[in-house]
Amino acid sequence: MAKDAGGLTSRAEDFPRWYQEVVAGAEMAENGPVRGTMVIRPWGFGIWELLQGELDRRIKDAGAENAYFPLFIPEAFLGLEKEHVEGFSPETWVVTHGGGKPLEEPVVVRPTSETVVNHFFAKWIQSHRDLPLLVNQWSNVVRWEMRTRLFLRTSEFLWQEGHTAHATEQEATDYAVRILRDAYLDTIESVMRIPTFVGLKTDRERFAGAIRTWACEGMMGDGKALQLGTSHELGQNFARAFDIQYADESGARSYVHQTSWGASTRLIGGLIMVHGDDFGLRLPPALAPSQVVVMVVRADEHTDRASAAIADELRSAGLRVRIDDQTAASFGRRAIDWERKGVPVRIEIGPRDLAEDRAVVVRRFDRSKQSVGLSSLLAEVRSALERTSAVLHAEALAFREAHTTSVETLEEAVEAAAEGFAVLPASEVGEAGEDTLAGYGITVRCLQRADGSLPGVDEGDLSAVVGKSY
RNA sequence: CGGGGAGUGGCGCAGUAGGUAGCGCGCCUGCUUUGGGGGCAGGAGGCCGGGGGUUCGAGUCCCCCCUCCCCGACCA
Repeated sequence: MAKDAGGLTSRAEDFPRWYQEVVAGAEMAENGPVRGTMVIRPWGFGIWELLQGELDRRIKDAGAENAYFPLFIPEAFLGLEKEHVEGFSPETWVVTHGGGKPLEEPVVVRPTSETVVNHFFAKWIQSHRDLPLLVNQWSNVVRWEMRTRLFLRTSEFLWQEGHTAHATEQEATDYAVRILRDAYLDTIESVMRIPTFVGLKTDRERFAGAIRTWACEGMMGDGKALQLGTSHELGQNFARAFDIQYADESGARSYVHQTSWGASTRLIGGLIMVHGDDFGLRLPPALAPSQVVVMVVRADEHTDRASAAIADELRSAGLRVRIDDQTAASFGRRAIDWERKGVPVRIEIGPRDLAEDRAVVVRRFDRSKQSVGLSSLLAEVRSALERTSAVLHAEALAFREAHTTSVETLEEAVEAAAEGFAVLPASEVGEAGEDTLAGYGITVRCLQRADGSLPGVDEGDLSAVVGKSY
């Protein structure tokens, strides 16, 4: 029966349905009352807060400072950069009324903030001494979407968007790549434990208004790709549109070179689809709102006291611990609920264990159980958390490798992309090839060197990673 | 926007010769149980998406409208 695995549809049976059931069953999010909107519940938001903390620290390490720009943007701003407006006009929400009356000038709800940020950059940047200007904001953005899916695509979503201005194109390129690597790639690999392809986007996939887009791409559990973070070089496009000029040492005026980059709550969708299994979510310890749940099997004074003591010990060691003493609910029900939420380690404490000064440690990643002496509990939990982190990455990497095929021709790529990614010489694709692939629902996810590393600007002889995507 | 489907307790659904609205899960109370979705007993909760029509009588038949979901085109 399909419902054997903790009440969820199996991934193999119906992956999209499994995804929705995990999002709902783990109490992460649900649809808002307005089409395409999302309510992020405490468990989902707790994951986001941890992820946000990791990204924020790395962004600050890269020198950017946080700021905040308004939600409402004058409609006229959007039109100032030609490609940008063409790219975003179809997805904007426009406010036409306020205070019960039509607005004299309609206001756009930000789909992204390049325009309003650069309006201010023009004021703030006068001299080469004002550069580089490195600003990040955490915010919501709103876009019209045809079809929405919780976390993966919603009309309103949370993200961070960075905006920078530099004196030279080289500096801008370096910074865009630095963010991609040090903030995004590092967070996705070492915190989220998702194996990641990095590379350059083709012109077709480039951000509206950018000259180059760099991206992190992950493979989901169904073989499809998900873009996990992008970093754009805007060249001088917005600088010209918003007249952002600086005076160099000699007093000559030049337009700045810019970048913008973003990562969103979509990352949570990726987390689910990469690590989840038929029993629900599996969280990497770094992103688990509770890393350990101490389950009281049966309530009495012994188990209550013991579970509190264990929780204290683990907390003192810096772990996020939660006690589940809701013994009015059955044991099985509670075990399944925590499993679905993806808590990495469960400790079960009942009279049987306490009689021997032991506890049962359950690892979520393989659902293995082990009876452990109380004195070595902390060490066992730590080791289980480390194993979790290592295994999640290893399993995801093995899956991606098993579903990535090196091919030589477009025809072979189409065939291989039915199962996952195909990697082929970029020269075999080209713009015409991209059109062909698009006919099969396949896109070029990124261009990279043959060894998988990031290419340089205008570098030839690249490989194209292609596949179906979310 | 094109093609398909659905609106009935919180969730998932059943409900056609039109005749007083049901089931599972969840929820509340009590007892019992608790080592992988417990058991028994009692209980609460519905303008059947909206409006009009046919009829003695409409969840069910007719007309109009609204919303949502799935597949495709757009996208972090």
